[in-house]
Amino acid sequence: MLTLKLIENKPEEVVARLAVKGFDAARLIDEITMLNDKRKNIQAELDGLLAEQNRMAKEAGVEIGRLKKEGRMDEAESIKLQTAEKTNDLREKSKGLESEAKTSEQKLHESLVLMPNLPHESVPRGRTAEDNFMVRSGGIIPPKSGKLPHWDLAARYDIIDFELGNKLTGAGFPVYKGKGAKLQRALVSFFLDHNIEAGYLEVQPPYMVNEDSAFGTGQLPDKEGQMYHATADNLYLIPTAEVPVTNILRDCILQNSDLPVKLTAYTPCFRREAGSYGKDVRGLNRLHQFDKVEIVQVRKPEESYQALDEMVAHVEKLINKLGLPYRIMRLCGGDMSFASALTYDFEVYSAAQERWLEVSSVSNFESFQANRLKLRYRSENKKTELLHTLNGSSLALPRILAALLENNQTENSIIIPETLQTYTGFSSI
RNA sequence: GGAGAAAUGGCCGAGUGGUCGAAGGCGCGCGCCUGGAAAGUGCGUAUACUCCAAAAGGGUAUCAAGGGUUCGAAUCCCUUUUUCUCCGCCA
Repeated sequence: MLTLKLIENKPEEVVARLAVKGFDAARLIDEITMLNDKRKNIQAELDGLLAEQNRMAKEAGVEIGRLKKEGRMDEAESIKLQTAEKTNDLREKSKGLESEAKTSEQKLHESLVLMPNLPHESVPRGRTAEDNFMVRSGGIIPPKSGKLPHWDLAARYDIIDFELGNKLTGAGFPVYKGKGAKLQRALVSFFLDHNIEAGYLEVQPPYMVNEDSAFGTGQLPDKEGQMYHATADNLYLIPTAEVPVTNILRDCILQNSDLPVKLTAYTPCFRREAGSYGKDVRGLNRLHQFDKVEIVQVRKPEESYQALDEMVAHVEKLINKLGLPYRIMRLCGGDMSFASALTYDFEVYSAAQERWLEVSSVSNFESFQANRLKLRYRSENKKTELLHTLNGSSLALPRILAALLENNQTENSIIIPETLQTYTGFSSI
């Protein structure tokens, strides 16, 4: 959520920057300005009325107290009646205004949450993934010849059972078996350990969150259909660890000494992915439940882009250690998420499918999430200021697993990267 | 799930109808004292919205959340949430 201050003080800049995302903000800004003026007027009038009531009650109170002390009960009663009569009108009026103020505030909020985050100035213009800018690439793309796709390998070595998942739950809920299961566990530990080493604090958050949390990170109201919803208790299965982990900081005012906040968490992620079918979602490419290790940072505004670079370098190191061919893309305006100011996507090359698979997305949200979360810190001049939030996957498992299986296959086995072997306890499948 | 008790500022804790944004303490900040530190001592120390060009200052709201009673609510009533104790169930 953008701050009202920004929208009202620099409307031209907001319009210009959002054009990069292909979003026409002009009308929405007018609406927001109008709604906010209305809200202010109502609030000012209401405050005046309430002030008047408070004043009268205070005056009457002093008088009533004095009379009672002197035992002049009748006179006290009559002042009560008089005041009641005088304030009756005011009370009626302020009740009405109060509900008006509430609706106008709600409307303002509804419009405000429609406004996407401003893209950073380095974000390239563009509409689709075609327009993303490749920052750099690394690793060696193996030859395609004789490579089987991971779903065939999974069946051949009996390490991932998609059919069994269908029986238990449905499509998109595979069962990992034997070395497949161990490999999953190894990857989670490998990622977590490296994150901890880089200064992140490991947390184990709940896998279900309440409405407030889903609102806090912006899953609600717009992405309601993406989440599994347990209606009996009104809880949502998390689509990413970002939701519970970032909400840890909701409604917090941090001190200088609390910063920077660096958290990492492993969680399963649950996504309904309604409406996506076909070959792009085959095998591990798109699942309803998958494992991911997430990193989250909370930084002072002036440090956040440096932190973003650190995070990108960190994720790159992990992929390098696994020996996977990769490329880093700076997303164009049209391909970026609603809340992001700057996003780098990591893609690894999948040899048998001959395509790039997105395995991580590292973003700086600047104060966009913090504003909604009310996440602030006390700056040098003692004022509270919004912090910047960043997050990234380090990493999402299924596509890493797919790439590992496909790229490292030999005729009769799959080679486990050396760095992982201490975690798996075996060197090949 | 049943019965009972409770929820107050960063923390502890007082406050059962009035001048209470809230005593006192701890913590924290700034000073004084000291050669320096501790102790002592003085002052300050919530958030959001809003008025004012800004500062100073003012207004409104907030004592778990939402409603109600009252001239007036942290205090009384109702609903919800959470916590604790006992019982039941249970990995």
